[in-house]
Parts: sequence; structure tokens; C-alpha cells
Amino acid sequence: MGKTKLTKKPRGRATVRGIAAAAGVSIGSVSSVLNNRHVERRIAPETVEKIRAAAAGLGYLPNISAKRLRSGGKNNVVLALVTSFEAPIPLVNHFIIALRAAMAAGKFPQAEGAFSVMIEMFPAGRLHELPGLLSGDHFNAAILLNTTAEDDAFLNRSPLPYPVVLVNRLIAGYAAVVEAPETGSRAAEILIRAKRRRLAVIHGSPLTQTTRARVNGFMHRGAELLGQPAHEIKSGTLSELAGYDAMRAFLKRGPEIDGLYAVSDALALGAYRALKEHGLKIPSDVAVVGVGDYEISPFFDPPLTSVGVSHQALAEEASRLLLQQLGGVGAARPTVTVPLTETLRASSGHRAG
Amino acid sequence: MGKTKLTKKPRGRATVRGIAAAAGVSIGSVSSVLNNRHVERRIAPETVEKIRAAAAGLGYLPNISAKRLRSGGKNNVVLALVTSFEAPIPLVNHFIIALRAAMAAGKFPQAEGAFSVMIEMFPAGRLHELPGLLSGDHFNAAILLNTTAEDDAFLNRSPLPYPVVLVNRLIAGYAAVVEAPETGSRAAEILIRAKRRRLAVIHGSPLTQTTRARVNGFMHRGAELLGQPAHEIKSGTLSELAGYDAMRAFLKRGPEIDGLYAVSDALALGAYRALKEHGLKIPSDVAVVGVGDYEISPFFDPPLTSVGVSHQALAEEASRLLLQQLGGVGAARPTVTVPLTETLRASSGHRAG
DNA sequence: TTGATTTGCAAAAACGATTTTGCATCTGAT
DNA sequence: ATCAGATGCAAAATCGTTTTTGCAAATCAA
Repeated sequence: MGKTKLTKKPRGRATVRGIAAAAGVSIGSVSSVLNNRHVERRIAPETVEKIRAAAAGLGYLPNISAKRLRSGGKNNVVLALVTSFEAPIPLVNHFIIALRAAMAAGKFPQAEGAFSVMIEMFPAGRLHELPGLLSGDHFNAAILLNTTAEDDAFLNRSPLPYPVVLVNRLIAGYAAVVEAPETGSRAAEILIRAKRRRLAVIHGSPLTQTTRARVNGFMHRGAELLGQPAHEIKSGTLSELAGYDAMRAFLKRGPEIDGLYAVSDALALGAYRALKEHGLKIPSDVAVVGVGDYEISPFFDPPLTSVGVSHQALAEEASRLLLQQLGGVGAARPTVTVPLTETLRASSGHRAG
Repeated sequence: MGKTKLTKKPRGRATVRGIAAAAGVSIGSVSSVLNNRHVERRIAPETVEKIRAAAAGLGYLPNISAKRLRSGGKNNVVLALVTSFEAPIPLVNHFIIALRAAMAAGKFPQAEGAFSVMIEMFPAGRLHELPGLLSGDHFNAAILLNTTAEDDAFLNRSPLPYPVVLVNRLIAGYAAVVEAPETGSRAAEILIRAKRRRLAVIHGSPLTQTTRARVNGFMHRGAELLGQPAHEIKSGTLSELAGYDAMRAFLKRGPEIDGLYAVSDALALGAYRALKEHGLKIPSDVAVVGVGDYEISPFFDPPLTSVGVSHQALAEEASRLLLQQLGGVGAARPTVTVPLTETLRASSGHRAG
């Protein structure tokens, strides 16, 4: 009845069609006005007003996909950084920069330098609810950060239909970038070489694949070389404050240590304060080794010795792998291990770096 | 001649049409295969193979805009964070989180919780070259960070045709979020209340709108209260190392100070080291005030007193303004001043916080 | 008045994908 | 031999835009 072809029930978001109907003009005129082309397209001033009013009244927001499709030139490679909300995000920056740098350097000529980077976030364990993840209609390729075991199980069940690089996670069928597995054992060796015998490791809980590997490597190598197990100090989260609290509680409990391995620099910084407050000197009383995940650990007091992989290296390698998959015809899904870098500074008794 | 309608010269990126031509099938079949719908669409196995081979051979990458347009449901609000490459980026994280939080909290119901966040980066001073900026076909709204004077001039000349929020920059016609102007004078007051008389400020160069305001406010208020000008220490960049170098050079030059204002916490941290190496105690010899732009300044040794606006508050306010403009019918382009927060810690002689 | 311009806009043709529809051609059962 | 159903695919419709084309009505020049 009233349902003529023109009216086309205005459910959902306003479109040019809706505005055209509301203003009683054609969609071409609407588009011309909305893009400020009304002068060269010779739209009458009162028509311009009618259209503007209708657009404002309907709360019109253009559909970016449609705009780009129609007028977006080539430029359409969309890369995504997918990470969980809960994760420590400073890492994300490195990936953004690395992706942009890799594209700018022409590592993926097809894009002709034009592409977009999106950030998608999901609640830990709910990766599968991320819109566009399975259909592949939100991005052309993705780097996945900070997934949980549940997310990993999902990824294993449902292979994503586009190039993906996992960071610090191994799942069959996916390319991955992981840190070298010897970080924990190397930390133990550094402390032991510095003549430390009563070791401890401080870590957050729950452990991730990566932090678990660090802790295990440290415990194992420490026990191997010293014949006695290291203490394990569990912090609630990976924050400085949590590290401080955990360390303080540990020191109050009594065990004496002379070497500490912190699985994140944030924990190391928190531990620094607890150690100092407890009257312990770094490194003379307790030597500390971190992992190098803070840019500013050279400016800790004393500067923090660290052994780990740089975020930058991780990000660069991940970008490289992603673009390689994007461009490559082959179905290679390599796992790349990023070599560790060891930076000896004053916190382990070495000269400041 | 050979240019039949079907072949449609395969210039540019491969499309379903190109694959269809190469494999000698229809584009519908290509789509079915590429989306793994070939079983329910009853495509013959050998046809599937032909299509897959053609797609791989052509290096096919789907056009995300087209995919989303066709099958993307509602979900199409695209928000962008536009920032310069050169900028200190940790700030970006806060904006991503704040945008997501604001959307999740239903501050913009039209999007029905579905939207995307993009990161666009440009070389300082070249904002105008960013694709999609003027045509508005890359995002529905943007937060602009770290523009230079040149970029600002461009923005002034060419108003962007979608909602925009500027951060720490004022340009007529744009909404903006800026830090309270009294940060510099408050820093001076804190140091003077702590009985400091020989003040200095350390800052990067070139000064931005914001850092200039901090320095000026500090110098002015210091001179007003003390009757003598503060020293000005110019660091090359805003990095810790630059701060360290500048501070060390200054101390070597001889002037004695007992109060220091650092216009970024990175500079403060660098200055910390220089001061300590020079045998000066913080705060007894020199009190230090920073701006609170590092999350971890409470864990500096000693914890850093700061007066400034929190990145989080800045980001939340910017997100709020952006969504308000997106939803609102009115053309309000407010400038919101984010109030400063003052955190007194040990570096200015207060008890640790 | 009449032909040539201008003005104002509607209608149609893209953009690149997905999904629906429709139509041959085979296969198998009777 | 005939018909029903399955099989395999091409063709068309659609998503929301922008741009091009075309055409009537109004204006101007003679």
C-alpha cells in the first residue's frame, strides 16, 4: 500500500536514499550536496537547504565501505592488530610502527603504499566473538596478540581465512613469532655468573605460555647449576604495584636471596622499591635481571640488566611474516624465533650501560 | 578486437572478475569457492581447483570495502586516531582504550556497539597528504594528535568534513581538548612552597603549543614570586637520554639550582640520573616536579611529584567530545579544558605517594 | 516567436563483492 | 522412453555511495 518502491522503509541507519526520500529529491542530488559539490553540480540553494536539513534530521553517517568502494582508488589493504583488552598494551605501539614501516619500505608492493591499520580488541577468552574475524570482511590480514588458552583453542578449531601471525603463541597452521626459549636459563646464568646462589623469580599469575617458559627455564637452569631450587614469588598482576606488594610480602616472610629474576620490567621496578625499602642494595645485596620490555629500564636506578627479546624486533619480525604471507603464493606458515638480546647493566653488578 | 567485455583488462589488483576470467567461470562461482561455500553451492571439485589456482596465481586479495558493504550487517562506524610518526606514542593507547570504552558504554547508540578504530600516521607537517583525510572516505570521525604548526595551518584552511577532536591544539571551527593552562605556574608554586628559590625548567625543542605554555607559565610565575628568572635547560628531544645529556651539561656549566621542573616525565627521569651522578640528592638538594605523563612515575626513585593532566582524562574527554559530535545534530564544537591533577610525592619533599 | 543556452535535477552506470534465482544438463527410477 | 530429482553453473539482484549522462524547463538572444 503505502510501501512504494521509493520509500523503502527507513529501518536501520540513514542512507542517501533515506535522505533523498525525506527531502523529495534524487540520491544523486543528495550525494552532491553532502560532498559540497552542489555548486559545480548546480543544485538550487533551497534544495541544498532541504537536503542538509533532512541529513541532519536523520543523523546521517556515511557508510565508509561504500564511499571507499566507489571512490577509494586502489588503496584497500587493511591490516589489523588484534589484542585483548586486558593485555599490557605498550607493545601495540611497536606493532603499529613496524607495520607502517614495513609497508612504507615497500615490503608489499601490491598495496602501492596505501593501506590501513586497524586495532581490534576483544575481552580475553572471547576472541571468537570479534565481528569479522571468521568472515574476513574487516581486514585482509592480522597480527594476534595476547590471546588466552580459550582463544587459542578457538583458533585451532576454526582456521582464519586470511594471513595471520601469532605473537608468542604456537598453534598448528598459523605463522608465529616467538621469543627465544632460553631467556629464563640465560637469566639464571647471568645471576650465577655474578656469584649469586640464593635465587628467586617474581612473576604474575596466571602465567602465559611465554612467562611460563621464562619461569620454567629459570628454575630448571638454576637448580641444575646450584643444586637447589629458586624461590618463586607470585604477583597478582604484572603491574609495578603488584610486584612491589608481592616482593614486600616475600621479604617480610624472611627468606634471604641475593639474585632476582623478574619476568617483566614492571615487576622489576616494583621489586626495586620493595628491596630498597627493606634496606637491601642493588646489586650488592640483591642482583636483579629483567626482560627488557620497558624502554626506560636503562634509566632505572640502578639501570636494569635484561635478557629477552626486544618488542621492536618481535614487531618487525611479525610484520615481515605477515606481509610475506600476504604477498606470497605459497602457503608457508613459518614459526620464527626472535633471538634474545642480553643487556648487562648495573643491576647485576655490571658497569652501567 | 581481443578486448571483449568479459576480459575487462586486468589492470590493477586482481578481483573476482579477474579470477573468473582466468578460470573461465562466473564471478558467482569464484566467490563461492573463495569463501569455502563450494560444497553447499555444489561447485564441482575440478572447478574448485581451477578457481583456487587462478586466485593464487593472480595474488588475489579481497576488497574489504566491497565485502563489508555487501555482507557487513550494520557495523560500519569507523573512528580514526590520526597522529604523526614522530610523536611519542604511548598516548595513543589511552585513546584507543578510551574510544572503545566510550563506545562499549553505549555513548553512541547508533553504532549498536559495532565499530572500528583505525590508526593513521603521517610525517610531521604532512598531514594534508594523508589519503582520505579531505574526502572523508576512510573514517567517520577522527581524533588528531601531535600535529605541527604546518598541519594546523592546513586544518585551518581546509575544514575537515566530519567530526574531529584536536588534542592540545586550538583551531577555530574544531572541537578540542586541552590541558589546563596553569600547569606551569602550579609547578612553580609547588617548588616555591617547598622553599626552593633557584629554579630551572628543562624542556625539549622545538616547543609545542602545550610545552611552550608549560614553560611560559613556569617562568612567569617563578619570576613573579621570586623576583628572579628561572634557568632554562634545552634538551634536544623529549627522550630520557636527551634529558640526561642536557641536564649533565647544565650542571657541569656550574649554575646551582634547588628546584627543577621537567615538562615531561621522560626528561625528569633523565635529569634524575644526571643529578644523582652529580652527587645531588633528590629532593634535599634539588626538588623535582614532572607532568605525570608516565604511568610509572610513582615508581621513580624517589617517586616523582607531578602536576598535569592525565592522559586518561584527556583521552576520555576527547572520546566523549567525538561521540557527542557524531551523535549530536547541533554543530557545537566545544573546547574542553581538562583540569590538572596534582600528585605530591617524595621528589618535591612530600611523603611518598 | 524561435533557436540556443543555461539551470536544475532525475536516472543510470559504476565500484567489487555475496547471495539468490533460474536454467540447462545429467542421473536414476520406473 | 519418460519423468523427477540432482548437479553445476551463469545471470541477476543487491549493498550505499559517487559520477556521468540526459532531459525538461527556464532564460536569453535574435
